[in-house]
Amino acid sequence: MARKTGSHSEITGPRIRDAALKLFARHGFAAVSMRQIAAEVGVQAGALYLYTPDKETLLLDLLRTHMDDLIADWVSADPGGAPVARLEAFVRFHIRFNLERADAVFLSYMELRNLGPENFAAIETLRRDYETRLETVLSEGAAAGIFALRDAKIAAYAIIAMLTGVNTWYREGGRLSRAAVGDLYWDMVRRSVAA
Amino acid sequence: MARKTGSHSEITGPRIRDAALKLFARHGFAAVSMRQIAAEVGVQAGALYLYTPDKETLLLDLLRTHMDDLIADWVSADPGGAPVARLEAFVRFHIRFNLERADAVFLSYMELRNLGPENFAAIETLRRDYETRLETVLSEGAAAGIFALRDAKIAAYAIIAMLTGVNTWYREGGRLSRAAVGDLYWDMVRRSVAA
DNA sequence: GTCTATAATCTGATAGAC
DNA sequence: GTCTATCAGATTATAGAC
Repeated sequence: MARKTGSHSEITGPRIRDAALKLFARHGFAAVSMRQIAAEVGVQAGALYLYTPDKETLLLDLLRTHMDDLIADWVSADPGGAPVARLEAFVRFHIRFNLERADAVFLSYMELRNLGPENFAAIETLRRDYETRLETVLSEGAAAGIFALRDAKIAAYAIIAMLTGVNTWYREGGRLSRAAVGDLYWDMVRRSVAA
Repeated sequence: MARKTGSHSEITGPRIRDAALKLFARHGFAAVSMRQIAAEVGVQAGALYLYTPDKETLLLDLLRTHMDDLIADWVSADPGGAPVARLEAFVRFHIRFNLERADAVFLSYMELRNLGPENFAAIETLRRDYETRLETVLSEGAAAGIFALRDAKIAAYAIIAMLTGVNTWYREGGRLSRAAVGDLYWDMVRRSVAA
């Protein structure tokens, strides 16, 4: 049966989220109007409210989806087994995942402040979950005498910050391939925690 | 001679910059109105334009002052001499300076996008200057066989990102003192580049 | 499902009184 | 140096036609 003209609910929703992600990352949440998002999608501003109750919820959906994907993808990528192998997998996974979703990563660090307290807390819980997964790998390696750490929690923070920093300078087609970047960072991380 | 009532040019200017820094960091540049800044200072919105030609220039002044101070303070703190001592001094300096100016650090990473192209380029030049100073210490240590590095530029990016990350989790009065944080990070940095 | 029109409010910036 | 008043336009969100 022919679809009613102008009815595109299954594709307009994702297109709104894509446009909002791109514009929020580029200009900042507060600087982007609902009209700009609508124009990017090709609908009128009023139509957006069929897909989100308000602007903040649109941001929350983007952030929650990103954090859920991050954790789910790491759970899939985690090889388990020896702590050294798991740590190397984490380093390469984190760099790759964050480069592939640079806009969402930027939003997750910069626009949390535009969430209400309870939404903020929900995203923070997901971030803590991810950090704790790395911390656990480090702690297990330290307990096995493979890593020498003075503080597994701080080491996890330090490693994640270092890896996420790749997003601030890496440019596709530049001097280094993604694989070369992974090699360089794994070398530094490995030595920083090696026993 | 008695000052004319309501005339406070030497103190209102700094108070405007203080208020703008705090509000921009808390809510984002675009989300803060000139009226909010004025209210925080205790003047009317129109009075702000005696101190800044427009909102973007107010942001630019905050960012440029921050970067100028960062570089000048590191030049003062740099002990010179042995690369290991200089690197340790850099680690402790960067953590201390950034914790003392958390709002300005956050602004410098998040609100560059609200600057016009030429102002953006001016701030980026200052940031590159700071990064290059660390890179030079690393390169000299590598040339002397004291550090083992595969890429001094990437190592500088990695170290700066790791150290700046302290701002995202450190809370005054928490489990660790600032000195203890400096010790932990210096231990990790030292091992990540040691020959 | 999308559109147009609208409500109520806020925006950056300026002019002119004091 | 600060205030009040104001301009011209943008803002989020909703109501109701189609």
